[in-house]
Amino acid sequence: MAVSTNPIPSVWARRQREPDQPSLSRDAIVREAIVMLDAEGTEALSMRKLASRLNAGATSLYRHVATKDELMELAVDEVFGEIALPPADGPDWRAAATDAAQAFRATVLRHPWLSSVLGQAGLAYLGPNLMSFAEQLTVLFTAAGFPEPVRAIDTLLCYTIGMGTTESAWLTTVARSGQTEAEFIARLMPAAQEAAGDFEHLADAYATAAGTDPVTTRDSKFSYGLEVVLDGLALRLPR
Amino acid sequence: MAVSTNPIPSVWARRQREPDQPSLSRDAIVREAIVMLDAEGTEALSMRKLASRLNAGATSLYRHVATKDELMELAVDEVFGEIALPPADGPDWRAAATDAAQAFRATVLRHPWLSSVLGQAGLAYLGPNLMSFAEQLTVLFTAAGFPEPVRAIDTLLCYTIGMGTTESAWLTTVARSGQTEAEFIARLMPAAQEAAGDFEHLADAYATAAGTDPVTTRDSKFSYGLEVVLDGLALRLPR
DNA sequence: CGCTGACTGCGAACGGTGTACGCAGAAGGG
DNA sequence: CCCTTCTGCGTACACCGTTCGCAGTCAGCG
Repeated sequence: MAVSTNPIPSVWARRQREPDQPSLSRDAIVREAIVMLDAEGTEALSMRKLASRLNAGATSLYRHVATKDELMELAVDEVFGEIALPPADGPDWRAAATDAAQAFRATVLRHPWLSSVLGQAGLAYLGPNLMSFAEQLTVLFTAAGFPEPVRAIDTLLCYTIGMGTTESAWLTTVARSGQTEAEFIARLMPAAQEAAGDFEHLADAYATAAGTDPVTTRDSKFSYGLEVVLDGLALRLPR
Repeated sequence: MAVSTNPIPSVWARRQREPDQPSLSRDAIVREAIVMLDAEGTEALSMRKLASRLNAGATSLYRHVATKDELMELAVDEVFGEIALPPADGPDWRAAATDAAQAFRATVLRHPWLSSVLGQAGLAYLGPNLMSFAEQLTVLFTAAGFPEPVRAIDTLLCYTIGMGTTESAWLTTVARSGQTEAEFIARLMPAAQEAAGDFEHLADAYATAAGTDPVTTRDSKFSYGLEVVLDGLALRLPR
């Protein structure tokens, strides 16, 4: 019964490419992969599912992409291209740095799989968008007068990556539960309170955090830490 | 030939437990999993390989652990128990915070898989060691006089997690190459320089970073950022 | 026009994965 | 002694990433 999918390989069943179906291409593959990652996360992306979304056979993808890891690398760089950085020549380095960090965070939250991929493969990616991102930041911090711009950038980025990782891991967990963030928190609270157990300070912290709106809480948490880092960096400027 | 492993199920082939082989237990499973993760990383850990290391059948593990994800959760909490935190009642909050961050970083670097797992599952872990870790930090920052100890802790932890993630992703990549860190950098430089391409500032940055010892460079990079964060936090203390 | 060589798509297959299921022997308590 | 509960595990299923070799398509060239 191996012929069941294409019963009689006759002349009439010839493949006739739809002209608007622009055939497979590396770009199309990467774009569709990102859509799938955004919608269902890292684990849901398989070469077979991706291919069938593109009306292609699973192994056809390998004509355009060497390996799944390489595909991920391409997806990461593509997404880095989305980060809208402020112009680097403005007078106010601090506002620009704030914008850059917020733009980075926004992108990470828009693609929650990003941080987990970064956590596995990190910096050995040398994609053009990532390089351009790094360059623009270097220009910004150099122009601001930092004696060690690379260190300053690393500090800012590590804070942002850490917060982004933590946040998107949380949001992924929430999403998997199928509930809203507030519902999920409400459900988790009893367990958390119990786990906090004898830890008084921790239990207090949970209790005070219980009532607030989760989204604005996360936003303001990020902004608080960002100000802390920028304050610390400002002390390193000469004069 | 399905009987070849145990030809005749007779009385004489009875399983006779070695008394020093203390049978399967959740703790033993988690410990061995951590050993495997440390040695070969997340991808190399499979239930079958883990079981065979414990002289057990693959599916026997499921009597003690509901799922592979749960096993990871347990491994994460176990490793959090290793973090040696300073006493929280010392007079110098800043020294204590530095010690805590360094201890955290040391643990992350000792178990490079940790940050990538945290990046996938984050905080919904409520294990006892993780709770105790959080409690101790809360005590420390409360005693130091911070009006919002939780925010201060989050800032510090996010910086440390971000740096730890970045570092261990890098080290994992290096390890996979089978080379020393210095060798790997030497090999990567041409590609990096080429990828830097027209980006002048970036190329400069690479060039100046080329000659230094990678380990001390990473250590001092972490310390620099840590001081930045602590400076920023210190400004939030009353008085 | 016809040939040729490169390129693209793909079905089948391989060796792995996590885990559900149900059987078999061990252990402990009445 | 029997009966229940617990523990280990062989088998099986659905899925995964990837290799291989075949079959069409098409551009370039004589």
